[in-house]
Amino acid sequence: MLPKTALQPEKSDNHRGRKVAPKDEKKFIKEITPKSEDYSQWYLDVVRKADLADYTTIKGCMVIKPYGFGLWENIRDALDKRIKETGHQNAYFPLFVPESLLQKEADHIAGFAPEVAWVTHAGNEKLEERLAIRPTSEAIICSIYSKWVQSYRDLPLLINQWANVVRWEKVTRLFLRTTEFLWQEGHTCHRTEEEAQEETLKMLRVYQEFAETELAMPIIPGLKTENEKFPGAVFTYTIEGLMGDGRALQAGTSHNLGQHFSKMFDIQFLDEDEQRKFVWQTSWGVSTRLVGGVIMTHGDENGLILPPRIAPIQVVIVPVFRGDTRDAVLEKARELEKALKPIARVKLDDRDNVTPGFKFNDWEMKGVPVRLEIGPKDIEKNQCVLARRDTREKLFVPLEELAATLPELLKTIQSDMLERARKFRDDNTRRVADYDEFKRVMENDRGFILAGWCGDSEVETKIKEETKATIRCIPLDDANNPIPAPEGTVCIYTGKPAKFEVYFARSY
RNA sequence: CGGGGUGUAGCGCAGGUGGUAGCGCGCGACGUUCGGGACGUCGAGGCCGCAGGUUCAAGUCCUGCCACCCCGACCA
Repeated sequence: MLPKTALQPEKSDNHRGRKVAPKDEKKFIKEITPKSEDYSQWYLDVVRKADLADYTTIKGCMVIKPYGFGLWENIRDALDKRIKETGHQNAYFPLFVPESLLQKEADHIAGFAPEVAWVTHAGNEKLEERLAIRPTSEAIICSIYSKWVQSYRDLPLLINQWANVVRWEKVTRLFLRTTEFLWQEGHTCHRTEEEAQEETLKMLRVYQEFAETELAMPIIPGLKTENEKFPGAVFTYTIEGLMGDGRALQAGTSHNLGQHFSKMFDIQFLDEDEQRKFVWQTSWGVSTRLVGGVIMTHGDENGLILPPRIAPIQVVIVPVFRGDTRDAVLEKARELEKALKPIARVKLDDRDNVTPGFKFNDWEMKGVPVRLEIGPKDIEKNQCVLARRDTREKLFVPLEELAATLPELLKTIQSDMLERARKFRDDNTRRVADYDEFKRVMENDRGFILAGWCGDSEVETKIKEETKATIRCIPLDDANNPIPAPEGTVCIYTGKPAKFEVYFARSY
């Protein structure tokens, strides 16, 4: 709670020139559209006000600005560490995919054809064969793997790449769906079907742990239905998050590719039993879409709220001074910055041309987890003010305790954010009595609906047509098996015995 | 691919019946300020999306393009 002391900002506005019209005051607040009024606009406002990205002259292509890229770098590094810890190595494959390669796997090309960008010319010369700009790299990577894999001793082949890909989407949204986006894609080859399945699930769980630990984004891991799976996969697993407007976000996918690609691209090895066999493969990826997920999982009316573990700036120091106290306060602030540097990503905002109040708002919009205020009165008392972004609480901390308090506070914020998001997710996960209620919920509250499903793809399509809700996933048990529907559960649509209880939601 | 919207200063916008461009914010200088979006003075900043046309004269009227944004059907 906010302690009542003399240090609290005065409520009077006598220092604010009386020429400020009420209209202008409102405008400041209006810079971020309230979530309740227009969630989509809120999201765009936050991206802009938090300085994460900007539009360009190319449709659907954004600039990721330094602050947004810093966020992505932290996300990337946290995941990259996990990818390496699980035995994978990074490599880099070409941006271009010859048409003949892309076409080898029929489902694959069918799935991506409408959104592939093609290179047809080099200078003024028409190319013999047009080149796709990778929408994903299965084709190009598999064509190379066929050279690399000779023996069972070459397996498993565990490779990841960080790259950009292009998908010419009709509708784009900053971070969530852009024409070009950044991602990582893991591509592995295995000796046995079991091993590939194990890898698929291992990476699914890596994604889940990563999203929950680093992004404070609670996840429902599960299996995709036939309708929703990756073009060319045998199974697709997903991590699904729930956004602030009750829509689900597919935050990452892990595919068991079986032998679909190895057969088409001729990735064979000589096994110990001297038989030539096709490898079993997986692929898995997450993208800059995660940035959008973080915004929509945690943001509030004042803007972005970043989980400390991935925040580019964890602590911003805002010095508060007048002309006569300026030097003393700034000196103390610099001292604090130096002292805190080893324990947190800290930034001193020593801008001279804006007021502390402006800085407070500015950094709140940008979602910095902790603001440290230091002014003459604090220095007198040898203390500072710590303000939490997530709860907007203020704490008074003696300076000698700061080095101990701060890391704890960051941890607390991180775990509170996860818990808050989990509660929101749980509060917005419903069971419904019948299909009418299903429709009502999807129309109004949205969120996840956990409901019985008979397993028929046609039924899934019908539900989608009627409610815009899709099956986000079939949940898994601890052994990663799809959980069969409890005895007596019926399909929400047909009333037939349900095969599974599945998560429905409208999605991004 | 449909539906809608918008292109005028960095951003947000205004510019009835045509007459050579303005407001707010922001930006720069100086001064006063500074514990929740400070104020004053001065100042910089425009091929009015592009191309045609009508006209003595087009930001404004006409035609045709182009681009981007938003909302829907398809996808990470």
